[in-house]
Amino acid sequence: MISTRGRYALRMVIDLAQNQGDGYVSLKDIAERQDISKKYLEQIIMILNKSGILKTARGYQGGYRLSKSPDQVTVAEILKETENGLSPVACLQQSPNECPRCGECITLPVWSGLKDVMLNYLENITIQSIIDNYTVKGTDNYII
Amino acid sequence: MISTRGRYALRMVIDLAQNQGDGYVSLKDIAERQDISKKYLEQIIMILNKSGILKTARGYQGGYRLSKSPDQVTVAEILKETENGLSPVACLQQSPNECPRCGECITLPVWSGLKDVMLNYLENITIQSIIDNYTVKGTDNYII
DNA sequence: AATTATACTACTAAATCAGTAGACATTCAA
DNA sequence: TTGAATGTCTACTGATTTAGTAGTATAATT
Repeated sequence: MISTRGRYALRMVIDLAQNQGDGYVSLKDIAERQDISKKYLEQIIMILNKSGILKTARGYQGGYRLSKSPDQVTVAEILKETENGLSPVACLQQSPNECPRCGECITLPVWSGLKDVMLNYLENITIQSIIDNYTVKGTDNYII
Repeated sequence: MISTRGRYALRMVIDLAQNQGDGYVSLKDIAERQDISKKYLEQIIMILNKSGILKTARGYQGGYRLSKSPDQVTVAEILKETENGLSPVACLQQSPNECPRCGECITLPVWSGLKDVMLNYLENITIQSIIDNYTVKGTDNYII
């Protein structure tokens, strides 16, 4: 299950892409638009900030903007930072696998493959594609 | 992240497939072989039991066995029961989506698609395929 | 100096996780 | 018919995680 950390992080990055123009976007504005606690977003955006996908400016008219173009930012890189690498099991968070039983673990390939399909899917969704391809077809929403 | 509930459930079903022969396997034996608390496994196997993938026999020489052949049981059906439907976000647990904002939610297609790729992957892994040295294409993870 | 903003750390209530514990029900064998 | 072996079910609990809140410090602009 994706936590609010990851979900809010994605919404923030989309909000930045949609609103940054050629300036910086303040957390206050993001928090108001997205209706999420600004204090909570502070912590989440720090994670993104440390991973280098943002540029920041302090002080008056300061805020954040993406350091890359929205079509160069993938959902995978956002969620990997905020959701512990998106590993379905703990032993796949470290590489190499530190689990003493990993050599005999009959279920490991299941989890390893699951991680692969998840990452492969999310690496192919850019922020720009979310903004572009979003369609409303009744309740069946999907990316084309 | 897959919890111990789902992981232990999968290990129990594999253990059943490997040890049931033409009789029943007791939880005591599974717990000993898998080195997991029997009391905890009781609760987990109840979830599987209610979903109908097991047959049970009480009393002397009783225990559990699979109600289908191991090549007819998929990882998806085990994890759907034990991991809340494998929905990456809460609103995808109910169908139709009850979230008041789901019509305007720009991120919903991301999560919906993620659920699809996860389920599609897991629906194609049977218990038998795990036992038969299942390997994941395109990765270096495999059973030794 | 006042204002607008980010940066960082500490704290907390509520929920979830990973079990333990114990009472009860059923079946079979001796 | 009694006892051992098994499953069934509910309640409880310590530890951890989640989803925030709060406060202080720092930086840039007017």
